Amino acid sequence: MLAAIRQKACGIFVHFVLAVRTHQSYNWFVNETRSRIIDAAAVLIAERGFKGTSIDDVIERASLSGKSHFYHYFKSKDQLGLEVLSRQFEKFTERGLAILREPMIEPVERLNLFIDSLVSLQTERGFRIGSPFGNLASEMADMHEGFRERLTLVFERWASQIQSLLWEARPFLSEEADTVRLSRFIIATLEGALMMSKVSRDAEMLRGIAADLKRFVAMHMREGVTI
Amino acid sequence: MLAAIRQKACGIFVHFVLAVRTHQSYNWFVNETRSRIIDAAAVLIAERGFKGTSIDDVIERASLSGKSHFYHYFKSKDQLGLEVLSRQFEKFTERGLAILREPMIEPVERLNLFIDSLVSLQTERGFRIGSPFGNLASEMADMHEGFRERLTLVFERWASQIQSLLWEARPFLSEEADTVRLSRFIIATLEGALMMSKVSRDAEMLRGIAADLKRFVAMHMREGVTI
DNA sequence: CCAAGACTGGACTGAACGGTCCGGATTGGT
DNA sequence: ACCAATCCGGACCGTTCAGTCCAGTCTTGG
Repeated sequence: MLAAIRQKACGIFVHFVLAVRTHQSYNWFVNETRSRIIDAAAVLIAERGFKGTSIDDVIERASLSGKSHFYHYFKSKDQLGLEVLSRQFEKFTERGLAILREPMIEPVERLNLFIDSLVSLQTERGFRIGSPFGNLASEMADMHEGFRERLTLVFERWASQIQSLLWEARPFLSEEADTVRLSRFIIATLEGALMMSKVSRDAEMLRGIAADLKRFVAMHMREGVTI
Repeated sequence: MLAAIRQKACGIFVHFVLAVRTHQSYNWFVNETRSRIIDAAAVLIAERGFKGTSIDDVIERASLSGKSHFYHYFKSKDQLGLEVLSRQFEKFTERGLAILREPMIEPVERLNLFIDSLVSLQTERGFRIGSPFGNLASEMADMHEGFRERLTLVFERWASQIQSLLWEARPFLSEEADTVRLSRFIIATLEGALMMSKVSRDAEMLRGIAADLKRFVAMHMREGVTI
């Protein structure tokens, strides 16, 4: 049992918890196991798609003992998929979109940095995977209403993050600039670019589209304003 | 047998052929059966994805008798998928991209019409499916080298069609306009927009992105030139 | 210390899938 | 008329998959 716990948790953290927990709930690490499953599944789904990932694959990668171990935490593969999607977007909001909220940088400059960060990430990954959301959307949107709804939320929230950035930048933007439309355009272009870079594996193409996208945003600047 | 042929072919066409073929090859309609399989598979793959389409589904939709009937024409599911992709792109080149080559219309106007035609098509389809190429790309590019290669070709050819249109339009375009980059940008945005409209099923969003894309193209026009 | 609930192990099920095999029908060439 | 090639029908195979079942172990609250 001790060995099992040691396997589940890792490093110094477990020693600390073992020392502290005396009258804690026995299953304080339930959530830790759940997260491990979700993380494992997230990687596999990103690499192979939802249909291409089997429960057994997830079990192996998360070092679970068997089916019942998995089905103790999730009632179905669909539920897992949905939770992976939610978790993926939480992370993306916390980490990926963080730069959009950085208060010390000019809003439009932040947007450019964000675009660049996606380009770098995709380049580092060797142009594989692309966008987890875009992949899941292509694969599942028409098939599974639950995924479609959650993906709608994902794209809406992402768009609203960009909208508030653009709203913040409105002193620099021209009157006619439509922030809602612009935010959607940016996301569509980024998703498309990621998808195409996955196919061509061409760094130049991705950089070119990103550069043009930045120019498109710049086109909405008020006359005379430059960044 | 006659009934079987009548089933395979249709309408007046078969009567014509039956009248004409006397010393023709007995299997002149082999290719007709092949096409029927490819067409059936194309529909199913567009609706459900490649992994989501089983050989049995294809057999049913193409009214084949059984597995061996199918495997007589295709040696594997992968081969079928690849041929579906090629055929799909042929059709797209002939029909979908035809407007890009229309000689009687101004080049940039043609591009706008092309963008609009994709928007209408997707709207008519109830925002399902999206782009067959984008879907296949998301699903298969990382998994299957054959699909990736063929998809690279698809996007390259599509881009080169737009490039030649832009080349034709160069008297109206500014000096700095980079036709290669611009063509890729257009495709990426369109693919992203189609994917997102599949998720949100929002006509307004799709139209907005299309309108912005046209404005982006217009932004490359020479000073003083309007369409 | 015991009962209730949380958790684990592993065998099992039934369906779906891609693909094979082989016997038989149809037909063109000779 | 007969052979070979093409085409068709359907049973069959091995594998994979999501999901179930149950017997067992561990932990905590009472």
